[in-house]
Amino acid sequence: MLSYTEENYLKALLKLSFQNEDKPEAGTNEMAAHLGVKPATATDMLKKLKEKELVNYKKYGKILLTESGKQQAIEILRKHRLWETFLYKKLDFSWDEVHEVAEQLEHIQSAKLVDKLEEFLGFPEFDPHGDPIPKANGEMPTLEKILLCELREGEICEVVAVKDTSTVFLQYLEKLQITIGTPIKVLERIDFDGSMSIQISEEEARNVSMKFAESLFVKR
Amino acid sequence: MLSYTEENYLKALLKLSFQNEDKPEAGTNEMAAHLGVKPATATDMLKKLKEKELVNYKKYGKILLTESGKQQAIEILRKHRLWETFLYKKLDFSWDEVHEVAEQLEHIQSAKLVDKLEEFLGFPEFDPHGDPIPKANGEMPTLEKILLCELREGEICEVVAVKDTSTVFLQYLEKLQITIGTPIKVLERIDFDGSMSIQISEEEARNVSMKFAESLFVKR
DNA sequence: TATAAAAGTTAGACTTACCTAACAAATGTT
DNA sequence: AACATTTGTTAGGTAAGTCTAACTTTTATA
Repeated sequence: MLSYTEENYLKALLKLSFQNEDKPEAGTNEMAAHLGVKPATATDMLKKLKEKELVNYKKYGKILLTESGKQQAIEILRKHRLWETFLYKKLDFSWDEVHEVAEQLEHIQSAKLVDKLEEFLGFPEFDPHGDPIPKANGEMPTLEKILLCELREGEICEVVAVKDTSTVFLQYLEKLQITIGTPIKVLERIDFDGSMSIQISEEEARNVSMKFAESLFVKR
Repeated sequence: MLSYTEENYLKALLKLSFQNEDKPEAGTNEMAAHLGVKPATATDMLKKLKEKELVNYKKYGKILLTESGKQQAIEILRKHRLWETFLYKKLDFSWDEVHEVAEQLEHIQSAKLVDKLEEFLGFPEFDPHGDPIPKANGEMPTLEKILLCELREGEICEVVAVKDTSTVFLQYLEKLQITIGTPIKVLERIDFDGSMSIQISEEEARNVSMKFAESLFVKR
């Protein structure tokens, strides 16, 4: 059985492997920063996780989850995203409030609980941020998605996920009344600064920055 | 903010105060036994809780929750019982499975979560074992209840709570198809050993021990 | 009431997860 | 290729919560 802390390290490693698309390894400093601890602390824990054969790790080398470590990390991610869905769908939590509480709930140990929760929620495939919820067997539903900034003028799309899950961004989206499923039309692209003018649902035109357009996943 | 462990000590103290009806204080050994730690460990923690003014405690003296300690303990109990209700009502957990998971869930920190959960469950007053769920303000719904063994021959009653929440007892009740709300008629009392013959719902007569009759709360 | 038993405390040690400070290895830059 | 910077490790220390073993106080009983 893993401790709360060990679980957090595994999850961080999995997240970093998603983030650094092509190279699934992470560095000690990167890990530490992600978890809010000092690099020395991360080194200690990595040695421990190596002992338990959850990570492949050598002094000064790259850090990589083992198959077993990856499975456990996916299970934690599964719990996290199912709980986020529960909070959002059943308890009326807002987009930006779910994460913090799910961070705690994901550590509850009970296989039955996870499976029953999934059933209760109707086997959702994506969480409130549009991220895929791993199935009990570890498979992840996939979804064709592109960044809003990749669209050409005149194209129409639908919001499917957020790339940035920070509170400020999520609250901004809420203010703009953008949620998963919202239709968006690209009216104009400004080459100068990468910003664009878009139409959200049936609302009037609105300008959004390049940073914004790079943070929202959509499908055509 | 209290640690997971501190919360468990407060909860144990509250539970013991309910158990020892007339005298709401507890002893160090009693505490330790209840929490599955050694008395020395309990002593250490009690000193710490005293520092935080959550318990009144003097060397070799009786242990008592302060007003503040009691409030916090009640809040934990509230969470525990709401989660038990959630597991039982929404996720189809059985009577005897809810406790273990609720032990973990009760430590999740989020005022919003508790209140939303309560609302989601329809403001239940009693948990799956028939125990009262404290309200947000700390008030506990009360319920007139007596032990099955207090009834006279011929009397009719309805199950409202269990006194013993051990797995063996709860599973026995399940086997007998007894749950909260089940009607019971006392057919005969055997003075010799305190056992009694009862009719459960519309089923045929059945003998139950004195121990059994002392573990079930009913109302006339 | 003297003494044995029970209840409770103290001291010292262990583990986990964290830290700081000093050091070592790897990488990047001229 | 030499050196500076970045990255990562080691050593030694802290706090929380636990333990055992030895001790003290309270209580029960002969």
